[in-house]
Amino acid sequence: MRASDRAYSSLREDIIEWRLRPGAVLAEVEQSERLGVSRTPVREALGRLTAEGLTTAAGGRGVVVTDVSLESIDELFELRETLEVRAAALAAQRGEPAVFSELHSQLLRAPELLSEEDPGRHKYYDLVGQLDEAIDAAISNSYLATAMRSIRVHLVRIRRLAADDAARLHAAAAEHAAIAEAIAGGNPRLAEAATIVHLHRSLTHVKAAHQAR
Amino acid sequence: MRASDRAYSSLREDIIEWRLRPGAVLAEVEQSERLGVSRTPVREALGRLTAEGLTTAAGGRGVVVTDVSLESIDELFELRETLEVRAAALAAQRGEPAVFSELHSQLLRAPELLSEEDPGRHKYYDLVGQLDEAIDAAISNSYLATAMRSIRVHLVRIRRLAADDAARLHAAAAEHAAIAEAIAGGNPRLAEAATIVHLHRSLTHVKAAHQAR
DNA sequence: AATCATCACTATGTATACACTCGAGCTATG
DNA sequence: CATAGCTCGAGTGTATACATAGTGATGATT
Repeated sequence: MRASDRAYSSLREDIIEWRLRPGAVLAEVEQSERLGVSRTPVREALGRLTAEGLTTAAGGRGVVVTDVSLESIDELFELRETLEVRAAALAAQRGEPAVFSELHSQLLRAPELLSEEDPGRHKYYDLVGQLDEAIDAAISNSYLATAMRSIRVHLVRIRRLAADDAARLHAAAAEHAAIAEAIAGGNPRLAEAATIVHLHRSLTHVKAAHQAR
Repeated sequence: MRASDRAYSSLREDIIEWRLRPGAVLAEVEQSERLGVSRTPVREALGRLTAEGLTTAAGGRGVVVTDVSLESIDELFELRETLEVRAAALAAQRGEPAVFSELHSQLLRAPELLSEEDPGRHKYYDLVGQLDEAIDAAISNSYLATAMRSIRVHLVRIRRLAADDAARLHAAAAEHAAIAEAIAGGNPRLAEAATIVHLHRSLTHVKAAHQAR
């Protein structure tokens, strides 16, 4: 693995996990010493992060971790809804029903995954990730997939902030199941509606958690 | 201006203007000699281009200019429609009517711009660009704006390929005028419809031109 | 004759040294 | 006392030298 990839992954993790808080200044020399690589790969990593919007160049003062404001959350979800509503509709038209049927039944059993001892809820989030991947694959549009991937990074960071409680995760699993069911049924309009409902509730939850801080 | 910015702009121009054809290999040393800078800024420029999708890393063999296939055009327009239809609706809800009213009347006079001696149609494309910027500003959503900017680069490259004829440009101006009018009138549904019509015709025209090659 | 292994070359990946720009803080002057 | 200019410094921007990996060709072997 290339040093620049390791530097990128490491910094990305640190930002997503809130170990590097918004406003934190990432100086090239400082980070290169911390990560044990030279400035060159660190520089490339910072460039990638800035392109993704996780950091912004602060002219001559290094790059700083971007802020997560209420407005930015609203804006992010506006784009997210635009893309995912369309994605759900396209998946309903083009996807393999069997794939989404299987995901649907798995999502209905999601409460089992959440009851287990698993602080990170890894199995649950893996399952949700599988739904995302299945939708990406069903659409088979690299531009659309790239656009959705680029917002998922920000969503993970916000999710960490929201500290999802069990009740919300149970409800979210049911909403995901409804989306999978609509896609499996080949019903674009229903898939759109289920996605709109899910995103609306998700946004409400996230904003409430954000304001609580 | 930084050397890496110049290298980036120069390479981007070369790709968009089809001086660098799809499949062309961009070796770092070769380009650094051609552009008169060292490998470092060239490397950064190539990284940015690859992130945008204008080039792809071809492991060990340098980066190559991405191909423009019929399928990729379809995919690009699918994302474009998703974003711009939503953008038009939001602009109709949030925009200043006066701004779009002015653009509407200017677009109706577009044929004057096209009749002049101007092989590049710069004044015409400037006007269309102003409409794009006005929509971006009206929406005031940086994520959405970024997503739309990222596809415009590819559109310009495709446009060069299409070799727009006067007839198509006259029709396109009228379609743009219709979009501006709908936004000025604060009618989201109409703005969506006008955008769908415009993008459908634009895609048909581009694909015909692409197949002619 | 075909296929596999090896070798050399080429191009990228990384480290480091140097140049330059932008800011902050201090000093001198009105 | 306030403000403008200067100096110093930290940090990025660029160049170059070195390490490394991947690829293509060439030769030998089956």
